[in-house]
Amino acid sequence: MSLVKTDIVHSAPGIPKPRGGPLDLGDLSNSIEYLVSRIHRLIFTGFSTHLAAFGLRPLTFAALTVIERNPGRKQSEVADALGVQRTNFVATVDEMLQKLWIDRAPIDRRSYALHLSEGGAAVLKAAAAERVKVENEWDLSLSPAKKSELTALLRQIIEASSSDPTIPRR
Amino acid sequence: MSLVKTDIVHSAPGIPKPRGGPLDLGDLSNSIEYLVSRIHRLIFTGFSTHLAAFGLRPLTFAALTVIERNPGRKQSEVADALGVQRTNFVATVDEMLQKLWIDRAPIDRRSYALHLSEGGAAVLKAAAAERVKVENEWDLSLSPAKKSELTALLRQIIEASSSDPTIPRR
DNA sequence: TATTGTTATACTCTATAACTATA
DNA sequence: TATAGTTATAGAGTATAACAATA
Repeated sequence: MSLVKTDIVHSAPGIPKPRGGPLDLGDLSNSIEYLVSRIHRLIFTGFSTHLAAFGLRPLTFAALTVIERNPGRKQSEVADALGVQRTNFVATVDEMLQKLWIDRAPIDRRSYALHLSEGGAAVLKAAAAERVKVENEWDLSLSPAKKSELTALLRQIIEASSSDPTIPRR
Repeated sequence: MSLVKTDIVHSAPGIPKPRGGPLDLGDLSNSIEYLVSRIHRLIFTGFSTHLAAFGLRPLTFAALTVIERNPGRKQSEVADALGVQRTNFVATVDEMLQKLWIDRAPIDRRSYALHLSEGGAAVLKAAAAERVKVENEWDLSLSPAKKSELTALLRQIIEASSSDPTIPRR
């Protein structure tokens, strides 16, 4: 296998560094924006592949999780909790309905209450088990302690963004 | 302004929780995949907006940073360092050439060495200053110490992914 | 035979605007 | 007037396949 991966190097900000070896990401190594976006791609190619075995996408997996945990909520509430717009959540709801993973019960004549079906609970359970397996692969590089450190920091950012009106929400 | 944001809650995994208040993200609160993807969207809407004032996109900003730091490298090396595919880097290179932010010098008759132009250095400098300003908004919720904690953890994941052949690279 | 840059193409995700109907 | 769901559409970003020129 000749992947010929050009190594990268993380270093502190400073002066240019022309060389012949691995490339240097420079200030990007300290940029939350860059690191998050890069890891996002990294994770999602792998994570999506695992979920695809269950007919799931990252968003359907997340949606089923939230619906199970918060039965009877409105479509727009679930979308909002997930941080996606109502308008972009419609197709996902349609998909989950079509696959019989959720039910919709009318609240009034313009809104629905979402519930997980037995089938939905089943895929979710199977996929969640798989998710743990996938995350365990990452645990090879991140100890449980560091993982909870990381998730705590990430949650803090999300929580701050929900209350700070100067930070764009989506 | 009536944004009518439905609050969310982060809690430990466990039993369902039907209520009438804020929604619960359940196990998603401990999922690196979910948290990273959500923050990715959050950051990028804001970050992209700030960069757009300079005619930059996140990828062009990152590319200029790497080219400045590693002058004379091949297009494919820069793409690889950034974790994007050669094929998807072409348009970005074209854009940077057209805006006179970089120069291309032939290495042999099939590859080019990339260098930052004066104009490229100028936008990069201006945008980097703006970047610091944007990150300072985040520092409202994340102390400098926590920020470097976070970037260190994120770097660790990226580094592990570059050496672990079982983890998809892009 | 492998590398470098390229084109074409399709698919996903997201953002915006506008519409219907209901409250 | 505001809310809930929907449709249509456009723009990024990314993935795959295939190709030409060169090493």
